[in-house]
Amino acid sequence: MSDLLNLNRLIFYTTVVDTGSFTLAAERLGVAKAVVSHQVARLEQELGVTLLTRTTRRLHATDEGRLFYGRCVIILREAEAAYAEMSQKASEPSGMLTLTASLDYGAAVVAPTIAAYRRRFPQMQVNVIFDDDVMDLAAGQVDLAIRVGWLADSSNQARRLGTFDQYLVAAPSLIGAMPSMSSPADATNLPWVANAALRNPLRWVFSHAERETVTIDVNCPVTADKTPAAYACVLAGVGVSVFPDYMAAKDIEAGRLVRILPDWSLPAGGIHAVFPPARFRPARVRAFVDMLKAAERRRAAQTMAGYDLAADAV
Amino acid sequence: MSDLLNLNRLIFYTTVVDTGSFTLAAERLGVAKAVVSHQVARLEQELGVTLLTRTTRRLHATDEGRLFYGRCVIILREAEAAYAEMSQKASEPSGMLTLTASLDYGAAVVAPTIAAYRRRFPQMQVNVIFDDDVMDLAAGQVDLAIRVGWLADSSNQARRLGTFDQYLVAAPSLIGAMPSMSSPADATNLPWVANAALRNPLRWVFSHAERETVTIDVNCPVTADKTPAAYACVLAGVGVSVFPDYMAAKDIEAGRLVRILPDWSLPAGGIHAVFPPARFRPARVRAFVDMLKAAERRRAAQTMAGYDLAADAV
DNA sequence: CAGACTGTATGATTTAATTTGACAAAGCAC
DNA sequence: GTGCTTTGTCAAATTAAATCATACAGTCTG
Repeated sequence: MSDLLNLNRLIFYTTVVDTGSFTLAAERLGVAKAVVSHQVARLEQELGVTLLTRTTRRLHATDEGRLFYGRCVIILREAEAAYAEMSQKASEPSGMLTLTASLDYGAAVVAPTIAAYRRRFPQMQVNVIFDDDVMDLAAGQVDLAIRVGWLADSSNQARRLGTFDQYLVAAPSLIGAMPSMSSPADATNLPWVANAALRNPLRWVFSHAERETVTIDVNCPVTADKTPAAYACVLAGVGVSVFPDYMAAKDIEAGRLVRILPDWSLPAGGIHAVFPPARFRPARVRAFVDMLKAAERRRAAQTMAGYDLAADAV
Repeated sequence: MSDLLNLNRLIFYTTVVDTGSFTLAAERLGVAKAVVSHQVARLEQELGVTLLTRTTRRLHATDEGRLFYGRCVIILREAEAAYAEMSQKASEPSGMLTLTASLDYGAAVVAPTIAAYRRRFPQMQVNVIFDDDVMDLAAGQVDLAIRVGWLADSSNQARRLGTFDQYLVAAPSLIGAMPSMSSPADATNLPWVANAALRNPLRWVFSHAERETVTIDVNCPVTADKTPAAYACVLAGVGVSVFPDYMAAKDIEAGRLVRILPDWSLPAGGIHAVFPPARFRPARVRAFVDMLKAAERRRAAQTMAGYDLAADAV
């Protein structure tokens, strides 16, 4: 492409024609008038055409100048429209939001947030992929991934939305048939349901008051390949297992599940929004993440309240 | 100005999208790839929008990027067309050529040149004003003025097309009734026809072989207010007077006029093309002036030949 | 004809663009 | 996995450009 194409000069030229004066043009553009004079002169030089005949007192556009002015106006209008459109897209959500989230967290928190997002921005389309697979964010097919647990790939930008605790739970029917528990070691021989979606479903590290730590390796008569499947097994009284609070909270509150060893805690995980590498985040993403973070904060508060003060639960 | 609108960056961005690579874009644009990277980054910053998601290996335009690209292509196409149109106008005549010339020289030389010009450039319109008045070139209403004689206003640009000599002539019928002339002093009492269009029609400075100079003041029984009128009087045998060679040459050759004191010369004048103050001359003007200069050269050669070698005249 | 104003020219100065060379990440061959 | 190449980016240095601050010549107004 030819280097003889400095489009910025068009702005100077059209302003001169618009105002009918180099001095006024300089004022409107906020520069010294010598700049305007110089820029227009350079433009004429680049074009090889005289656009304006100037006396010190009066300006006349030549035939060519008038013709060129007409084209400049069109070009600049287009350019301004393009810029304005981009700026608008930068400031308010538009188009389609594509995100991915794990199945369990997605069902519990993301789905309700999508509903709220759609109420807030009715023009937005949302494409959500509930899948535990890690997608390639860099391919640009996804605006946002919600990842739960422990981040591996640090090349992408991420924002922490919150944390979650893990609970060892069982159905009440099973609890009755179990000996009472006082230490994690007692849990080793319970009928565990292994969640194959986890990296290490057979080893659990319990800690107590942030001082004492006990690691147990469990035996599992039952294995489920996905978290919801394992969850369903536990609900049905098949055995015990560990689940994030966002999954178990409601059922614990409702009495359908009971926490085992409530004084002992399992490792907490992070809830993150992970973004593809990009300099600026689209407004549609920013808005969604903000809403998700708010939902997460609300959920955390509610879980606490519902657990510590179960009697006060509304 | 520092309005957030640097149109040059659009070129970088579209080239990246076109080639699908920063490196290829840099090659095509003939700059270092760091430049392309930087310019696109600045553009994104100015827009507040991510246009491209880049892995080191693969590029993807975002939704916004694709949209913006579409608009850029339109803008740049328009701009290139505008530049191309101007360049074309700079190189080949178009539109209307407006010029002014004095009546006598216009009739003798300019009119034939206009005919040739129109044959050469049939698409051109020509608006010629035969008038001895000096027009305001700076007003931009005239592309070109042909001025004969001695330039006063030096603020305009001018180009010398040629020179003309002045001849003291009379009709043959009058010559017979006149005493023979050997010195300008002898001409003082001839029946002069004053040409009121001249600045000083009563005083003439004759010179001989570029050494001797004789100034005479003449008395004029007849005065004509315009050059063609005076010429008609002389042709009719009313008296003697001084005319430019381009007027008299044909009639001298044809024997309708005779030079008096052919060994003495009168001040020569210049034939000039005068232009309005402009940086670049339109192609239509350049073409016309070139043709006029050629015509003038031809005329000068012919006059010389016709005069020095009258017998050889074709 | 003075006086204010216009567009331009000039040299100093600041800003932006560009180059250069190096680097981390990503894909590919093995 | 380990080398090897390529790609986009970064940072400091260099170069080009834009800009400013003046001064000046021409010209219209009153």
